[in-house]
Amino acid sequence: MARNNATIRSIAKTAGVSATTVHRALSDKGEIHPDTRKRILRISEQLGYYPNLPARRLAQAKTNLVGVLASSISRPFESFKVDVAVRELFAQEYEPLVWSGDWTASSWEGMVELFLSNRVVGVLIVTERHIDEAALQRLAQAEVPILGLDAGPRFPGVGVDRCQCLYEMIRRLVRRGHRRFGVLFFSRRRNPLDVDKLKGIRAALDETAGQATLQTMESPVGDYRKGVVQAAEEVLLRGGQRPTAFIGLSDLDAMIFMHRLALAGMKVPEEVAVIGFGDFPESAYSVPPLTTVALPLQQMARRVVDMLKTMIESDTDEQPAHYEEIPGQWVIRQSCGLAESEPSTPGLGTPPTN
Amino acid sequence: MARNNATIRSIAKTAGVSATTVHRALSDKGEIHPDTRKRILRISEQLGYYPNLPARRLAQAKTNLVGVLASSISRPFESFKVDVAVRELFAQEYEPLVWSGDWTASSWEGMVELFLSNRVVGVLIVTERHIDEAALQRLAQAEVPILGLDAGPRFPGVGVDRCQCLYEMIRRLVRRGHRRFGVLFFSRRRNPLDVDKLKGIRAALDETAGQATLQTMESPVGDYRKGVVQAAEEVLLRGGQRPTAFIGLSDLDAMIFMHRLALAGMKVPEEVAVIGFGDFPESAYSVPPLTTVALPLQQMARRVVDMLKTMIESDTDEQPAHYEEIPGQWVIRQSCGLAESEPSTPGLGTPPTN
DNA sequence: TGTTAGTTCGGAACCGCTTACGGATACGGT
DNA sequence: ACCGTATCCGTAAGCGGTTCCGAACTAACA
Repeated sequence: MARNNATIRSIAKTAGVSATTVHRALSDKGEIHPDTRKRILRISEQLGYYPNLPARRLAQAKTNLVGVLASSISRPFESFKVDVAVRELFAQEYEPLVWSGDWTASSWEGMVELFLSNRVVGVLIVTERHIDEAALQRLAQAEVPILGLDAGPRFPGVGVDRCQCLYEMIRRLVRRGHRRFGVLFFSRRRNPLDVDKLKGIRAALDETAGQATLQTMESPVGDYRKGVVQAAEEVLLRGGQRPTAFIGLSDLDAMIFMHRLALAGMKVPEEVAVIGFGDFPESAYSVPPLTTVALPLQQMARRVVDMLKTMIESDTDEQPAHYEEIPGQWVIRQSCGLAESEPSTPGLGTPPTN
Repeated sequence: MARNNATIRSIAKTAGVSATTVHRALSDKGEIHPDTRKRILRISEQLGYYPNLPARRLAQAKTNLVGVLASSISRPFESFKVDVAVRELFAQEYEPLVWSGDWTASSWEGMVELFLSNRVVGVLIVTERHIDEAALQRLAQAEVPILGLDAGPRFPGVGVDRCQCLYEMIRRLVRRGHRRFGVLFFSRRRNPLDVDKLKGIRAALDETAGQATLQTMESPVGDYRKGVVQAAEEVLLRGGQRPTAFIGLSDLDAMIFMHRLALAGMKVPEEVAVIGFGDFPESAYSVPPLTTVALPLQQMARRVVDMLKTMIESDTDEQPAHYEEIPGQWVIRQSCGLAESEPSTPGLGTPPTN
């Protein structure tokens, strides 16, 4: 068990200086002679020194840890948000502490404990799912700033204007001649962000004075994917009264829906137009390629971490940050039957190569 | 900046005992009177005490931190492995420290620094990608145990016997009458795990005494998904000599391939059979549903964390753990043209519901 | 009554790093 | 010679837990 034995004191000893001087050399700030600095750096290199972060965090009042609150790392879209958030935090000299909750009641306390015990200086919420009030309360009374990355208006931070996005697209589809729209609400997933989308849809439909209608379907099935399939079948059975345009609340909805339509031999977009939300990497390669909304996640992450930084650094952090909405961008592909637009660069950060 | 001020000493003061006693009460071990213990616990509850983990880690020789080395959290399959690994680590009282590398050369040092500075007691590799030798060297000489979760024979740990998996399936397809097979190698991704699969394929084909052949395609394209599409097109152009069975090295390969075939109006599995690997959640809902291999990730994670625990706890950790292989299980769905099997429960841990 | 063992608790040092403060030296100006 | 200033560096005291050692007290035994 040799492990890493090099400490600033062991460096100090071999360099013939004090621990303080070593600290000055390593931390770069403070007055120190350039020559001694160089010499100390060389020695610490030779000794394979890595600073003891626990010790540093203890000595300094504040850590550089930021809690990242996700529902599950492996959720199709959320994993991107986690990825982007983590990279941005690293880029800004913060260290992410990601919590991949399993959303059982008992685990909320675990989340609070993890964050507070590690003395995080802030929390970034990257999920739109509901978060336990008591847990939030506990974080708040520890005076930890809480920001949301596309987590809805419930938290300060940044999000995409879903209402506007859907409003625009439904208007275009109405102009194109669509009169019957369909959308699937997954019962367990009725969250504010989806409600925002619904608002946009209804706003566009209201302008038609009742000519265009919306059929909402609810899925009682526990398995999300099965629910989408079931909803698709329900739509198919409606025959002549079936919607001519299906609105997926996420790309995954839309793709599963399209697959079920394909099994039934229905043509997209000729018989049913389909749109999604989120611009997953796969969406450009679905059959047919999916029309969807790209979120500038990179930019959003930078903005929200900036906000977090100012909240952390300002001692008088009593002025809460606001919730900002930025526009999403439609990527028009074949699934919606509209004229295609230029393929925009995806906003999902660095696209994974596998 | 009130933050969390409660320390064991502040608890000790209000309880009228020493810090040592508070520690004994909170850590549960050590001799302490049940009554004082209860009283201290009640007080610490009232004061909203959360232990200062940095301080604890400093005081104790060892931390409970385990580095999780992933290529990117948001990669379709790897995110599951990260998720499963993280949950298992938590379950075993470890605290995961996940590194989502961007695979640029400069970041390797960042990974080593993160892990070593935080004084991790072990590292779990959950990616099959290549890892910088110098970085591994540095971890090794710090005597940090390194284990792989489905990361190939390069590291001790557990993995799935890909060779055997592919061998079995190709044999079945040959018996079914297939003679021309196709597989896509993505140039940048030539890793040991894929080579293992190739071995299994070749072993099965060798038994046909040259009757069955394999066409390997390489994709020069930078974007992974585009590469698959391009390979699919290449296959289609071969006309009569085209493969009758396509082997996807991952489910994503297979699905993108199938989508491209669908665009060209080709029938799966009638004209081309397709198989994948990994059993992504989406794979059951592709068109047609995909035949693939399910990995018992949950079980694998438990095993590998167990191995890690024994390595950490044994002071004489000089006996290295071995690389163990366990069998994967084929989930036969429509895409391969074989008789379907019972849908098995997916091995991907808790499937995400969105 | 003296000895022993067991139970319950406190004192003090320490983990590795940070920081406030002061000392030492050199140099300039008066 | 005196003082002020700037530069470079060391001393010592913490941060909040943990751990070793021993003290005080009780109970049981010879």
